[in-house]
Amino acid sequence: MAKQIEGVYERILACAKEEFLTKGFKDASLRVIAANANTSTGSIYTRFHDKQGLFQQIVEPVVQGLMEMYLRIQETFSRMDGKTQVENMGSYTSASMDDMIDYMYDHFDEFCLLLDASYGTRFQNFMEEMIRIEVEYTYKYMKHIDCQSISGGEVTEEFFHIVVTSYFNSVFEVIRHRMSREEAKRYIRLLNKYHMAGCDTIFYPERY
Amino acid sequence: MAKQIEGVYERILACAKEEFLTKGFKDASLRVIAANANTSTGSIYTRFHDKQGLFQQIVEPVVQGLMEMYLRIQETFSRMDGKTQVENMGSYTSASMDDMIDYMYDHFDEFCLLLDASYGTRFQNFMEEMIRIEVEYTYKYMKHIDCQSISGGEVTEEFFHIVVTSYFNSVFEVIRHRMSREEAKRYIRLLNKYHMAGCDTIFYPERY
Amino acid sequence: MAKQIEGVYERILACAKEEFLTKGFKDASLRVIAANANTSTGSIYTRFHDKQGLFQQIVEPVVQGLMEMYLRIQETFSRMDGKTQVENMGSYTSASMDDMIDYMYDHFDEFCLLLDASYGTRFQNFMEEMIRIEVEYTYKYMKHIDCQSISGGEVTEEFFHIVVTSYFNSVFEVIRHRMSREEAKRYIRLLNKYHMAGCDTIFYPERY
Amino acid sequence: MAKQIEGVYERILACAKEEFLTKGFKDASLRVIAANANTSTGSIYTRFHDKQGLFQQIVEPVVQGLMEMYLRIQETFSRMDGKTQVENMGSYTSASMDDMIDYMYDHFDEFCLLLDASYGTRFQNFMEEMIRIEVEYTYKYMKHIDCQSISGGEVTEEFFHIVVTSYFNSVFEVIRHRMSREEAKRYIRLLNKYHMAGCDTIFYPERY
DNA sequence: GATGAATGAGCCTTCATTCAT
DNA sequence: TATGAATGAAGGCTCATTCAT
Repeated sequence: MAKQIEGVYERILACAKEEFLTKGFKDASLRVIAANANTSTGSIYTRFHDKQGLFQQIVEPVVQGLMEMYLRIQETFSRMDGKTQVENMGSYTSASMDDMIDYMYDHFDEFCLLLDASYGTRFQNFMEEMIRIEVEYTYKYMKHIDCQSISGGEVTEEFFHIVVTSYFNSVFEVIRHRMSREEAKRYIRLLNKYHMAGCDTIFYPERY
Repeated sequence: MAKQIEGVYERILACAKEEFLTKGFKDASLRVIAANANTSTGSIYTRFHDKQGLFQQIVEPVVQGLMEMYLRIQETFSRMDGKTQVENMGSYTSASMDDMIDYMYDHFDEFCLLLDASYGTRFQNFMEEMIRIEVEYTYKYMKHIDCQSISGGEVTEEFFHIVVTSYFNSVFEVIRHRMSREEAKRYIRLLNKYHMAGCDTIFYPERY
Repeated sequence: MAKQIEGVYERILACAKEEFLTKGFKDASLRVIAANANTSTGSIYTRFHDKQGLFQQIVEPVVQGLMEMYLRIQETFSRMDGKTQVENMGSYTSASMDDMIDYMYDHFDEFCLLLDASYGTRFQNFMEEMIRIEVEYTYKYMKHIDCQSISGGEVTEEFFHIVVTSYFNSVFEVIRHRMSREEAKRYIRLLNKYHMAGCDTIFYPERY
Repeated sequence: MAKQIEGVYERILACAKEEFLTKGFKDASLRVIAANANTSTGSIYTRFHDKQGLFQQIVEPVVQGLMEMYLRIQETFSRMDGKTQVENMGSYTSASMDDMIDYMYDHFDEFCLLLDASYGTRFQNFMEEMIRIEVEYTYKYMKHIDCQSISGGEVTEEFFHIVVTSYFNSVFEVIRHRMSREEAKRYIRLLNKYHMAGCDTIFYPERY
C-alpha cells in the first residue's frame, strides 16, 4: 500500500506557484514544475487531477477565504440599522479594507496568481465577480438611501461598476508593486480618501 | 502582374483581430485565422511576414497615432506659460482626453488589442509606457509648481504612479464596456471630475 | 509580344551562383535568388524551368567543356603509338593537367559549384564520374603495357580508383584554397610529382 | 517505474543512422525516423532532446574516442627522443594508422556519418580539425628537424595542408568503399607508402 | 501510489512550384 | 512574357495528458 511521499505535495505547490507567477497559467509547463519539484508529471496528476486542478488547489482556499471575509463584511454592514450605516460607512469601509489587505498579504502569492496569472482558468473572472458583488450590494444600498444622482439616472449601475473597478484596481496596483504591508496600508488609506472624494463628485455632483 | 486576391488582406486582418481579441496573441493560431479567412497560412506570411508582423500591422499605426497625439498634447501644455498652465490644467486635460477618446473609438478594435491581447508582443508594455511618461511629466510639473505634499515626501513618485494607473485604467475600463462613443465621453468626463477630486486629496491633504 | 527583359537572365545567373555557392543547392532559396536579382520567382521558372534547371544552366556548359577537353586529352593520348605513350606519359599528363587547371580557373565559380554545392542535383556525382573514366582508361592502359603489379593482382582496379580519387581531390583542394592561378599551377605541378612518386610505389613496388 | 519501451532506443538510433547516412543531417526528417522506428516524434525528444542531440548521441563517443586516440599517438611520438623519432617515423605512423583504422571499423556507421553526413551539425568541421592538428604538429616537427624545403620556403604550410588533406582523404576513401577491414588495412598500408614517397618529393625535392 | 515514456495534435515557419492577372 | 500571391506539404519542436510498469 504505497503512500504519497511526504513533502512532494508541498514542493509541487511551491514550484507551481513560482511557475504560474512567472509565466501565467497557460504558458506554465507541468514538466517544468515537476522537474523543479523533483518529482514526475504523473505525481501531479495523482494529486491534482490536471493542470487546472493544480492551479485551483493553490488558489481556491484563498478565493473562498476572501469571498467569505468579503461576504461577512457585507453581511455585518447590512445588519446595521440605517442610521449607523450612514454614519459609519467611511470608517467601516476603511477598516474592512484593512482586514482585506491583511488577508491578501497573508496569502500574497496566491492573490497575485489570481490577479495576473489566472487567464485560462475558471478564476480568470474572479476579480470581476467580486466587483460585481460589490457593485450590486452598494448600488442597492445607495438606491435604498435614496441617492439623488442614482434615482436621477446620472449614475448608472454600469458607471458605478467602472468606478468600483477603478477603486479595486488601484488597490491591486499597490499589491502589484510588492511594497511592505505597512506601506501598502498607508497607501491604501490614501487611496480610500482619494476614491471617497471621487465618489462624492458622483453622488453629490451639485457640490462640484 | 500578380495581384493579391481581392479581399483576402481584409479578411485576414478581420479574422486576425477576432482571433487575437478572443484568445490573446500567444494563444491565437495562424491556422485558425487562415482557415476563417478562407485562405492558406502561407498567404499570411506573404502579407505580414510572421505572426508578430500580423499583430503589428493591425496595431502599430494606432500605437504611433496615439503616441503622437499624446506627445503633442504634452508638448502644447509644456509650452504654455506657468500661469496659463495652472489656470487651465483641468479644462485642458479634459479636452485632451476627449480627443484621445475619439482616437480610441476611431480605432476601437486595435485599441482593445493593445489593451488586452498584446501579451507576448513588443507592445505588451505600451500602456505602462504611456503611464510612465504621464507620471514623469506630471510629477515634474507638480514639483515645479512646488506642490507641498510632494516636497514633503507624502506623495512619492511610486504612489503617484499608482494613482495615474488607476486613472488610465478607469478610462480603459469604459472602453472595455463597449458603450457608445457619446456615452463613453460622458462617463469619462465624470471620471475626470472623480479623479481630479481624488488628486486634490493627495496634493492638498490639509483640506481633507 | 512581350520580350524577356534584358539583363534579367544574367542577373539571375549571377545571384544564383552566389546563393548556391554560399548555401549549397538544397539550402539555396529561389526566392532569395529572385529578390537579389531584382526579379520574380516566376521569371526564374520562365527561363530555367525549375531549381534543378537553374543549377544545370549554370553548370552544364562547364561540365560539357570539361568533359570534352578531358576526352580529347584521353583520345589524343590513346592515338599515340605505344612507345611515345610510355616515354611522354609524365610530361603529357602534366601538360594536360595544366590545360585543365586553366579551364577550371576560366570557370571558377561554376567549378566550385560542381565541387561543393551540387549535392541534390544530377551533377552530384560528376567528379566521381570523371574519376571513373580516368580509372577505366588508365587501368586499361596499364594492363595493356603489362604492368606487373596489376597482372599480379596487387593493384586492383578498386585500389587504383582510390589513388586516382586522392590525386584529383588534392588538385581540387588547391582550387578550394582559392589561390591565384599561377600559384595553383605551381602547387599542382608539385602535386604531380608527389603523386607520380606515389604511383611508382604502386606499380613498381619492388623498388620500395 | 516508467520504463522506456524496450528496443525503441535502439530502433531510433538505427533508423536515425540510416536516415542521416542516406540524406545527411539537414535533409533527414525526424518524422521519418520516428515512423521507421515505429514510434512517435515525441519519443525522440524524450531520449535525445532534439535533432542535434540525436546526431550527437550517435557520433559524439566516436569523435571523442578518435580524438583521444589521435592525441595519444601524437603525444607518444613527441616524447621520443629526436633520433628515435627520425628512425621510426615511418613504422610508427604506419602502426598508428592501423590502430586508427581499427577504431574506425569498430564504429563504422558513426564514422561515415562524420565523414559525409555531418553538415549542419557542430561536427561538420571535425575532419578539418583533425587535419589542422596533424598539419600543425608535423609542420613544426619538420621545421624542428630543419627540413630544407620548409626553411627554403618551397613548402608552405598551406601546401602541406593540401597534401595532408589528400592523405587523409585517401584513407577515408578506402572507408567509403566499404571493403573488409583486412582489405582496408592492406590498401592503407599501400597508401602509406604512396604518400611517404610523395612526401619525399616535397621535402627532398633535390632527389627528383 | 509513483513514474516518466508515449502519444499525437498543434504550434510557427519555409519552400518549390503553380497560375491568374 | 512577367509577376508574385497562393498553395499546402513538410520541417523541428512543445505540451497536457495517459498508462504500462
